[in-house]
Amino acid sequence: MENSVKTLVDEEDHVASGGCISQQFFASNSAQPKTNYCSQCGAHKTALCSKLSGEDLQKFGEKSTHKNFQPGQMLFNDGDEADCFFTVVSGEVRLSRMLDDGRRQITGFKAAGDFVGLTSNGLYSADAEAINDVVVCQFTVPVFEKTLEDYAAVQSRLMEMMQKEIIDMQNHMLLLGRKTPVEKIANFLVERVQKSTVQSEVSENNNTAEVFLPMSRTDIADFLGLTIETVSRTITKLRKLDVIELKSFQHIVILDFAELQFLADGDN
Amino acid sequence: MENSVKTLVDEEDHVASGGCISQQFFASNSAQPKTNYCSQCGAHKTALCSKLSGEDLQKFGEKSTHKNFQPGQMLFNDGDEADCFFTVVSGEVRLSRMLDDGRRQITGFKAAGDFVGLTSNGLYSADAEAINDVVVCQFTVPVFEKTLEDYAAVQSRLMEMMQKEIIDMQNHMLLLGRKTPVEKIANFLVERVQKSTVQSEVSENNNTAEVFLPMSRTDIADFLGLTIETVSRTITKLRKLDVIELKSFQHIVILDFAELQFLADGDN
DNA sequence: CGTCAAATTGATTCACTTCAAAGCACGTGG
DNA sequence: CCACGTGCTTTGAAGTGAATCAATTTGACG
Repeated sequence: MENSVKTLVDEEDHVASGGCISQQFFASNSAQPKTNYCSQCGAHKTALCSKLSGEDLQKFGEKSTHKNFQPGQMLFNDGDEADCFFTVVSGEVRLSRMLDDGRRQITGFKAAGDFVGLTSNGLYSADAEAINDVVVCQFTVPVFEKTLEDYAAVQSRLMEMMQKEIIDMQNHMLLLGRKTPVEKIANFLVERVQKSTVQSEVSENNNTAEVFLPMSRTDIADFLGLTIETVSRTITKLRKLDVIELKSFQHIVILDFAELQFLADGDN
Repeated sequence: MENSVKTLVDEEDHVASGGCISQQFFASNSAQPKTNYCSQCGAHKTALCSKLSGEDLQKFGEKSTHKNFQPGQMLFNDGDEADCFFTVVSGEVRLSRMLDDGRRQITGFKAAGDFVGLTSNGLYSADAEAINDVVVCQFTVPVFEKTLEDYAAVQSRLMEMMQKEIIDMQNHMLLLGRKTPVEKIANFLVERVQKSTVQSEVSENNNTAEVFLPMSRTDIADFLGLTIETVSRTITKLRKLDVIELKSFQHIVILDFAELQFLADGDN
């Protein structure tokens, strides 16, 4: 409510074609067809636009603008009139719903390629807040709606993404409703490893991996339906079991990935 | 796993046009244009096909078949190869995910008009089981996919429905992760009232309503992330607060809807 | 080196679970 | 018509694990 101040302030917009990838590429390849801007974007592989290429991708990209958010800055607030839809290009965003007394549930962490901005009757249905430095590729609502009609491939991709999101949420509901703290934390870490070969170095062979957690313990607690204390104690428990090791608060080494998966629960 | 025996057994199919609405209508209106079959269907108002009418609706309906399920019968099992997508016409279906040791989380109850059958890589992503006598309107996967391409209105409606589902699930995650038993049960009852003017008689004015619960206490527990005992005790608590009254196990009278909404939690 | 926020650890409480028994509705058969 | 069994719900008693409250440690930064 009160931190809505930070939302949608300044942050001059840039056309997507410009900000999407490193400027060096632009400079050293000025003769390249424009279609390469978006195709080189870190989010493209999994984003809305992943089914587009060539001229289509270029035209689609031109309808969007880039925008930066600082850690803690709101992309939008629950209940705000929706003016834009977003694709996360880099950084990570937390989506959450709050109760009046401040209890919070984080419903998801959104990273590169993820779509953010679902609405109900034109209003955003959750708070969206940057965890670290975030770059988004955004479309205004009217442009986006028009665009969906024109690009069947985008609409079909959006549907795929929503379908995956629903299934992920079903899994998370199982976690929230039925899993123990150890299972929750293990599950969380396993998901972080599986999601990102980006920030976490995986070496499946020798059964180890590294995870970087951009979010705070409070965020993890609010995501898993626990308190910070329980998150902390559970991490300690996993540490004492030699399943993980803490390089720092945010940097976790997984010493026994198989065991972690087992703890996360046979099923999955 | 083991009760997959019951899945997709016999149950001869009928063309949608026939089973969709009461036969009396068909009989007494044989001169009516065929487009009315589906338009009179109890599920049509909110279903996939809600944006279709006239000839389009008729043609769309002809691609589907009807099927009946008995209480406890599986529509499909988690992990099954998906051959059909469903719209619930009548009755109610529970969707759930299970852990190996039997812990279960019901992720949603699906009633008339609701779409069922989300898949991941062509496999169903949950168990779907009839709670009472259920009639569904089903499309085979290939037919459905072809149809989506032909009917933009259906695709757009499906997207709306998925969007609503995601938002509902966000709310449910807040409930699972952060609400107390009383809040959970109150929330559940409020939702049941709001969802169905069908089975529950609402009289907003004098602040009372009636709800019929087709599912068992175990189902409610598995939906809300509680034990049956806690569900039962909490219902008793609400009874002693004179917020509700039990006509029978499945038939609840809400004596003070405003208070129930308050207990479900200020926000919402 | 001191400050401050965040994370961890410790001690205690209590709400929900677990285990156990009783109540209730419904159907079957004598 | 009533005795009896079955399945589901409710109620009771006891145990426990996560929340709460409180203190300490850690790490980042000026």
